[in-house]
Amino acid sequence: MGRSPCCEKAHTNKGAWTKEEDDRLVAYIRAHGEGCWRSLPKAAGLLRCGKSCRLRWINYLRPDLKRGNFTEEEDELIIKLHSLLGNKWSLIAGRLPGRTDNEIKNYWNTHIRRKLLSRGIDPATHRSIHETLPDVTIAFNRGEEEKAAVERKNSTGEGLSQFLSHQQQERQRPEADGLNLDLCISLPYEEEEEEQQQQQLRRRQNSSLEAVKEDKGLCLGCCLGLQKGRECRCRNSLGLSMGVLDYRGLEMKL
DNA sequence: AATCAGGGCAACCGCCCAGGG
DNA sequence: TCCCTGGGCGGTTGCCCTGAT
Repeated sequence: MGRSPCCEKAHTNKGAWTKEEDDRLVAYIRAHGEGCWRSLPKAAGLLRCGKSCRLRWINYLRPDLKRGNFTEEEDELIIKLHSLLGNKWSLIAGRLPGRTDNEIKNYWNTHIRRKLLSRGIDPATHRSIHETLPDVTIAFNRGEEEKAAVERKNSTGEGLSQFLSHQQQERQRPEADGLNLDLCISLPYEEEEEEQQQQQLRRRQNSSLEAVKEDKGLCLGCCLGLQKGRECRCRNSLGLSMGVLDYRGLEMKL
């Protein structure tokens, strides 16, 4: 028994959007605003699925979108954020004004993956592809290292990318003073086990997000400066007021 | 000039989750 | 508490363009 379709597919257009459809959608949203995507197509006179309208608006028609090539700085920021967040494209997109999750996802798959591979880095793990170390999951506890990073950020006012860079460098240096890591060494896995591990990882990531939220009353989304979006579920409507990134409890698969 | 292969990207699909009744 | 709905997300598909042969 499947889920009921989001719309009546028999009477909807598919494929590329025409100029006229774009114009209708833009005109409707300008007049009525976003929201209620299911009823929007009918109200706007479009033979499209509501989800299709939403996607078209978010990924292509929104006026605040930045078109054009990614800069080198954006590349590096995407790589750093991906190393911390994994395939959380919407979270990554939240740190890149004018870029969409879909755009970043495509850009990652077509450009950055290749770029990392050419540098000898595995894009999935952000480790050297020549390393033959076992699969290691590292959980970062509240340690002096974290406090130091936070203090450094406060005192120097360094931006996110520098801060993340510091964090990453610190974590890639196991001998760093005061580093407090929980290490879980995975056994060699079969395909089924791999799936179970993935599920466990997803659960841990979710609970880590909850941990952050409970700890500070802020969600990870807000910690990253994202008030809008799915990951922002915190109680604090002034999410940006917290000037410190807090990755405590955030796990990272290296 | 025609054909083929590969890359880039817009769009779709299926699933998940929060919120409301 | 359960069920349904809407919104959102990540993964995948397929079309189009470009360069090579």
